[in-house]
Amino acid sequence: MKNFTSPISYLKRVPDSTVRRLSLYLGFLEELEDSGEATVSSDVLARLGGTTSAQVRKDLSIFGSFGKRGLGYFVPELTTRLREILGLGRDWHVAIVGAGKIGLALAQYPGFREKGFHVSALYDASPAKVGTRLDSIPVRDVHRLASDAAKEHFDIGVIAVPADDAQFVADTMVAAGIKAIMNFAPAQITVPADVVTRTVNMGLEFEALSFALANLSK
Amino acid sequence: MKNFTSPISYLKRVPDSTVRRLSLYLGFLEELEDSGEATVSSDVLARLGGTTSAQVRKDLSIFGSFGKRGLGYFVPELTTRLREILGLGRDWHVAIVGAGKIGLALAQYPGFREKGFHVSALYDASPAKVGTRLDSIPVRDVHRLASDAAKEHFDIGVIAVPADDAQFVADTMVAAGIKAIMNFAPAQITVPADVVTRTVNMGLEFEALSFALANLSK
DNA sequence: ACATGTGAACTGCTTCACAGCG
DNA sequence: CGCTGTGAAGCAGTTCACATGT
Repeated sequence: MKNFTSPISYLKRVPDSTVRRLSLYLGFLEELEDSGEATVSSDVLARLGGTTSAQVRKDLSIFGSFGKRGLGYFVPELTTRLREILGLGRDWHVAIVGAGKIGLALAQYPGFREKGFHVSALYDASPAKVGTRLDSIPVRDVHRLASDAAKEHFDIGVIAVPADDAQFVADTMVAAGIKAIMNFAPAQITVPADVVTRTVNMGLEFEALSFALANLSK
Repeated sequence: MKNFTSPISYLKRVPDSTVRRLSLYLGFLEELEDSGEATVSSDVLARLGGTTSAQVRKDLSIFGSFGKRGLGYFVPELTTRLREILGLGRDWHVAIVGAGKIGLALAQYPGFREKGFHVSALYDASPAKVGTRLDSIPVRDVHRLASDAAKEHFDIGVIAVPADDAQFVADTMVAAGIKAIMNFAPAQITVPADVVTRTVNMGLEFEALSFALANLSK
């Protein structure tokens, strides 16, 4: 029906769960492309992603009609579409604050850069770390973040500091004009409405497992 | 109404979102306890957790009536209750497979042990790593996991290996009788219905941010 | 005949609003 | 009077089922 090609305005609200599934589908499509599959049905994608074919079709239908009835979806075409939709066509410039274990692990993870997330800079408050380099990435004083952001643009800020410092770092990022924040600190952060945040709190995930175990008996 | 004290059987299904919020509430309650607050209202917990007071009360009401009308909840009592509900009264024995960055970071993270998650053993397939120790934790050959599990019980298995090895590790864990699996590999894993899994896929989280940025214009 | 795209039905979580009790 | 506990209403996401196009 509607075929969007570029910078996009969708009619329907996009559920968070749909965005996550689209990322999954994209992963499967990339594998299918590598193994030379020409087309794929919603049913196959559903099996791979642990969902239903109706769900796959609904997810895609938010953004347009990409399939051929009786056939399925062309793998290369759908791959391209999903990359566009997810904003993975380009490089995103990422500033990581916190040169501890998580921050460094992320900065070094090759898959991260391959997906288009380019770590431009690492920031830390510790004088021992400031001035060093990790691979080619300089570790700078966190107080320079705002002034640096005026010169080089950062799309995404990553908070990888202890819980008590998380809100301060978030405020600094907001002041620096960053509109998307990934928070790895086990703390709630508050930001203005025009800034997107996601918090990954591993403690919470483990406590959910603990809950499940404690109630297995049911 | 219903006041459960111990190994528990709830009447209502517990939404995943509720479990996550209970973990959050518990965190706030621990802070409130430290600062000597005697009682807390659903409204205060809601503000701290970024939700509504009705949501807080509904979350708690699944498990019983812990509050006093006109007053709120007694902080120490509710703290205890939530720990019970989440299964945090005891130590959980954790086996981590994959002595790479994520596996090691988790094994060394002090907050993890403080919450009752005790890393009993690290496993890896690489001969270079097997036989070494991290702090007091031995790194063992992954092929020993099943036989080790027969001797020392593991409650939770953590998958911290590359995507291609994730399903093999999951199968090994299932064979070893592990009923709860935390998966950090960017891969879907399939397990029997009596095994609980949670997947933390950071790539997906970043792609969700990418999606949000690409559609900020709206 | 086959697989998509989608309105309609359904399910389940959240919000509302108020009765009930301290 | 204040704040909890909870049915009832509202809403969002999922599933159903089928008309539609190839």
